Amino acid sequence: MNKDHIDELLSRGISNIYPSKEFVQAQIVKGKKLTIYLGIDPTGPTLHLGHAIPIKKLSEFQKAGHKVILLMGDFTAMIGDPTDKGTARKQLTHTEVMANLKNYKKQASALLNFKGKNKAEIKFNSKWLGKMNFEDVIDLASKMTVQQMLERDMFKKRTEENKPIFIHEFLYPLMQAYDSVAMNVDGELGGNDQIFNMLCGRDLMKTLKNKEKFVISVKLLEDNNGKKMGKSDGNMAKLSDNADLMYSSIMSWNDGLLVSSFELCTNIPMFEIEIIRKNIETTSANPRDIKMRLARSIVTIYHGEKNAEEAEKNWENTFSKKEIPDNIGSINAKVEDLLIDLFLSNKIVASKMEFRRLVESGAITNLTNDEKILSANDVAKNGVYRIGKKRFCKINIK
RNA sequence: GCGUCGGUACUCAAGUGGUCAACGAGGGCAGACUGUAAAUCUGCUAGCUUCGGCUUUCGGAAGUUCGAAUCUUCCCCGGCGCACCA
Repeated sequence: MNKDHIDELLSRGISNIYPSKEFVQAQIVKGKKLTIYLGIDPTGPTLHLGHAIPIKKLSEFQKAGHKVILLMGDFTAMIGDPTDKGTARKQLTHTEVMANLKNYKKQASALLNFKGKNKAEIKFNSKWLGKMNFEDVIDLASKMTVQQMLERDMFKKRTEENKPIFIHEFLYPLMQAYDSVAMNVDGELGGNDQIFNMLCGRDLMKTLKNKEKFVISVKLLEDNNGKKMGKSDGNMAKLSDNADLMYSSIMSWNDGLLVSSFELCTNIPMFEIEIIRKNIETTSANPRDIKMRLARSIVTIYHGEKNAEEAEKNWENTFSKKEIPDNIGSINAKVEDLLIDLFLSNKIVASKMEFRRLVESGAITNLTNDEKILSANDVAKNGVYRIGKKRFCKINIK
């Protein structure tokens, strides 16, 4: 592994390395095979591109020959990470958690290699956390002070706002810290929102095993103003999305995210990204075209070159040229069926009220005969309907 | 345990007997403008409706009242203060 390669591994998309970049670098240079893990709490059924960023970094370590572990936080997810949470998170049952992580491996396999030599290993932290008795917990709890916990921003904030902080929330970082000890890893990888939790693990490793666990935090997607892109922004593409959907989600990202998403989500070399950045800043090049390249390279990672190319074509046809997309869902209907009923039963709208509102705002059009739907009681006709900008459906009358 | 303040829609948050399906902000949806961006402007954002209304919703249950998110009682949950600290 040459020096530039190592440098890219330890700098691209990285926000911080503890104790230092040099510390990790020295071990790699010595040729040591490192064991590194990334933990994910299965709090929802799908992984999205935000999760993919640290997973991608983990895969880079795998490709460089290091041993990587994807840790499923099936135990910790039941407690709930208080990071970024204004209130205590609802606790999940183990059944819910297991259902959530069912597809994680499949979704992550576009990035990580789960087969062959040096395959990525999946572990579950319930295996050790679930076995601890109260004495073990007390022992663990004695390693950290209440003040250290209260230093955390969101606990401070909650204290100021007179909102509850439950004791079990204090235990969360300790549990995550214990993961490191149980797996005896050399290092941990995670988003930069996880730094506190990861550093707890570093401290615990030092205390219990006298081992310098390193911590690598990766940057999160954020725009020029430093605003983080989260699930709440709605267009965070899921890894389970098909190529078309993923492509169009990425196209609706804010321009401000462009440079950082090239760095974090694609394999395009850094020197090229630097050129792209200069292009954006200095020329009048249409950022749309740059964004198309972004979308294309990301979709290629998850769906392959061919599907990405097709998704790009579909996107151009549908949104740039305003043509009717050719791969839209169709609904079979009878002659007298009302549009409102068909849309409701096919879950295109959530309620009849939503349909009425859409009609009132002129959002529903029959593209085949170019007629806007003006009444909520219109009978369905053969043809393709567009609902708003993104929703399409085809109706076949039998 | 005592006192006191609080629990409101997806989130935050106003409302302290009728004008409340509930101000405002964020998010979301839609329209205009565009590059399906962003920003901006506008409308919508519980459900059903023959468009007259009707039904469900302000922690839970019961009650007072012609009428309750708003008042009373009990219960559940939380913040703060005091007490307790074997």
